[in-house]
Amino acid sequence: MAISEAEAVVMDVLWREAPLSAEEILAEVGPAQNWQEGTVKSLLNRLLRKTAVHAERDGRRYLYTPLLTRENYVQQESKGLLDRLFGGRVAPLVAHFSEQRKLSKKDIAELRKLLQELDDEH
Amino acid sequence: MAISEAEAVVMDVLWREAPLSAEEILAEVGPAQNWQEGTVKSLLNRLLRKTAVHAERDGRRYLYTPLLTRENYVQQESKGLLDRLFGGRVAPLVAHFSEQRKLSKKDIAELRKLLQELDDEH
DNA sequence: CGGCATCATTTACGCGTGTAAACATAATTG
DNA sequence: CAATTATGTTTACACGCGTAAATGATGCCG
Repeated sequence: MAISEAEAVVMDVLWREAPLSAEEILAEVGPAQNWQEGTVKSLLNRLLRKTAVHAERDGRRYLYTPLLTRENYVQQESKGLLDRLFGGRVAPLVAHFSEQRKLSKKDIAELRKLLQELDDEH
Repeated sequence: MAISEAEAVVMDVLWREAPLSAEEILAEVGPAQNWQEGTVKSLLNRLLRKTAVHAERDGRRYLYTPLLTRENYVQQESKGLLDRLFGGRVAPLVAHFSEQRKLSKKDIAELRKLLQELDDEH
């Protein structure tokens, strides 16, 4: 089953640093999210059930480690969107943003560089 | 409120052709989706409540027209994903797909052309 | 050892979703 | 006009999600 948005917030913390205890995760995420301890625990348990994280006892508490990688998650999410909206391909998405004038200078520069590099690797 | 995935399937039909009656929408979407009439009716009613479509009486039935445009919807969805996963910018998404070797020849060719055109418009 | 503190696990609850049955209403036809 | 048909509207229900309270278990301290 797919992991939800709130769950992804927890994963984000773990992707930055792991293993972490529930308390440490709360400390990272509580201020921005205004979550209580129980909320984080619930999310962690759902992530456990989905085998997106692994828990390992550390004395009285658990330390959580991601099993699902960020690359994997990003890939799933992005592919889902591309499939639903752009026939599964990247270029049409970029074209869409281009038409909406939503490409920044920086985007354009980076895209140029990227294509250049693709060239270079012969 | 955002429109859901099942609702988007109905919208998709209406974006291709409108106005359409519930029955016509069902005919378009039923085979692929295995939906009953009631399902489509419910989705249409939720879309009405969300003011994503407009209904206009046509004798005994209604004809439905999209109010939300496809461009708008695509924009919202795409921006959502970019914001959540790529710091709101397009280039990092393309970079991600590039790293995962998920850019097709066609994608690359189209991206080239796109950048070329951006150049040309001075 | 028994009670408090510390974690984790379970249960809860309102809300949206996917899916559809039940019900209402209005037109059609015998 | 009454029964049937065609539509639309309301209600339902299980499930995941966001959020958290209630409960359970475990180790520490006096």
